[in-house]
Amino acid sequence: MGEAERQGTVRERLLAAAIEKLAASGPEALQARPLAAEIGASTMAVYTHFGGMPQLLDEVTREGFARFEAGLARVERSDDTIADLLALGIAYRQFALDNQQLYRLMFGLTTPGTRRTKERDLTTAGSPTSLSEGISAFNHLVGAVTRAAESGRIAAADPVAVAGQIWSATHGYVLLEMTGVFGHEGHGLVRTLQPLIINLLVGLGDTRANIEASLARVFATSRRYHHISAPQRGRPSDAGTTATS
Amino acid sequence: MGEAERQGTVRERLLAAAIEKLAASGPEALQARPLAAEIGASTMAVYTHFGGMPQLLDEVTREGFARFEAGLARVERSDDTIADLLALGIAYRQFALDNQQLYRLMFGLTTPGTRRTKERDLTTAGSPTSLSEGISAFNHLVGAVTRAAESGRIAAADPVAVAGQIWSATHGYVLLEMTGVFGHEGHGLVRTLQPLIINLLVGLGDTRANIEASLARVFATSRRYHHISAPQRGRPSDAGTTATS
DNA sequence: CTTCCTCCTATAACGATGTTATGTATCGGT
DNA sequence: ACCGATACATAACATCGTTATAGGAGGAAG
Repeated sequence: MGEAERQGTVRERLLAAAIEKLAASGPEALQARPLAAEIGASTMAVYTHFGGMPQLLDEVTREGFARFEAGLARVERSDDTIADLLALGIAYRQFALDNQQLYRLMFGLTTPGTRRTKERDLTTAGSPTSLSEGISAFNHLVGAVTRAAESGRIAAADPVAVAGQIWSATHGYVLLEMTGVFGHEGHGLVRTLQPLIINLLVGLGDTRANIEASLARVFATSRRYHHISAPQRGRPSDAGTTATS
Repeated sequence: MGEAERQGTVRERLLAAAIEKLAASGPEALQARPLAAEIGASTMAVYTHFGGMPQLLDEVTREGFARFEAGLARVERSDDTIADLLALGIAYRQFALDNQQLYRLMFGLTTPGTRRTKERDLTTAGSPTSLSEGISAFNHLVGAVTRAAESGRIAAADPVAVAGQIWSATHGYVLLEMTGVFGHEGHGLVRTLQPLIINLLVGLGDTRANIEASLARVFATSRRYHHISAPQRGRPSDAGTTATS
């Protein structure tokens, strides 16, 4: 393959090659020798610049959270706080699906080759809350929740806790969608994630009509997501066509 | 260490040793040579009985889903359908936290040593929906949702979709809790998972008062979870104090 | 009982991994 | 122009999954 990354320091080229190879061939492909060969260096480059494969992977994780944070920061805020929250969720899912392997690695879910590493602790590894980039990304969500609460749309006495709830829901959905649980089409989005967030927001105090209006506003303003079908007005949960009780 | 599992076929002892070692030392410890040595056999046993490490890991995954299904089947159903749903969620979390490494492996998230395997496809690997045991486990949730809908407590025109929503929320929370996002105490449960499910159920049509009554009923009837603090009445989401594990 | 066949097993080797040791070169500062 | 530090390539080591090969246990048929 073309040994790309002709510019930048050896360290930067190694990191770029690792991220590229991760997305292309999965975590198993993150190996010292092929990576070094790809940039035209020898294996030692991994050790002089990172200290070993585990540290290189930590840097990949850090870079992943930085890109994640950048992706979330790109969603502009409006005067509709719930629409902003929904847009944030869409951006979240978009990043995760566009960078599946990276997303998994970021949350410590994939354990690449390097097993020499001594007991990579599950809790304190390269976890989101232990990385400043991860905290920064989460704070986008906390901020959106805080603004939504201040606007009176939802009740969030503890914005961090509410943000954790939304994060849990989105994170879980995204991972299940990645494993193909909801089918490989876009069904899962309108059938599961969308009603999930809507129902959660209803439970937080907003009305269903207002939420759906905000959701429509998101699709209207940002044509970046026009490939996602618009929501349908109606009752509680979702796609079903039957009448209510 | 003590080469346990003196009874059973070589295949069964290998599988048992693998599950034990996984829980004790993480996925990196699932290696052919140490595993075979643990039961007093040679490395070849892995290949004559499984065909290779990937197939052995697939069997571990299958066994994990079988135990998961058994754990969910153990929750008895009452005439309070929402209480049954909540009990199911508690059992779900309990299994995940009691078998963290196994849980991660089950959902195809961990990629142990074996990288020789040719491109373990993310979507079609040992995923829940591709295993009959996994489908059976998920059906417990679908059934509980269906009964809750039939009882009129929630509106679920599409029980499978609603089950997918609840699954997403619980799955995401559990994984984030496992990585230590919500702190290493039990705070996350009452501060995040409990209000998350409550808010979701409110969005699905039930009233907050009824849900909290059902939750109290769960703690009352099943003393197996008495180490989890009871819910506090009140508004949407909030924090509270909890006990240990 | 003998013979043969089939499975299971142990030993040893092969390729490839992360890592380390060692010697060499290249660069920057004084 | 010298010197120290840093980066580099080569080669070796231990270990991994896997495979080839030969030996042995247990039953079925003669």
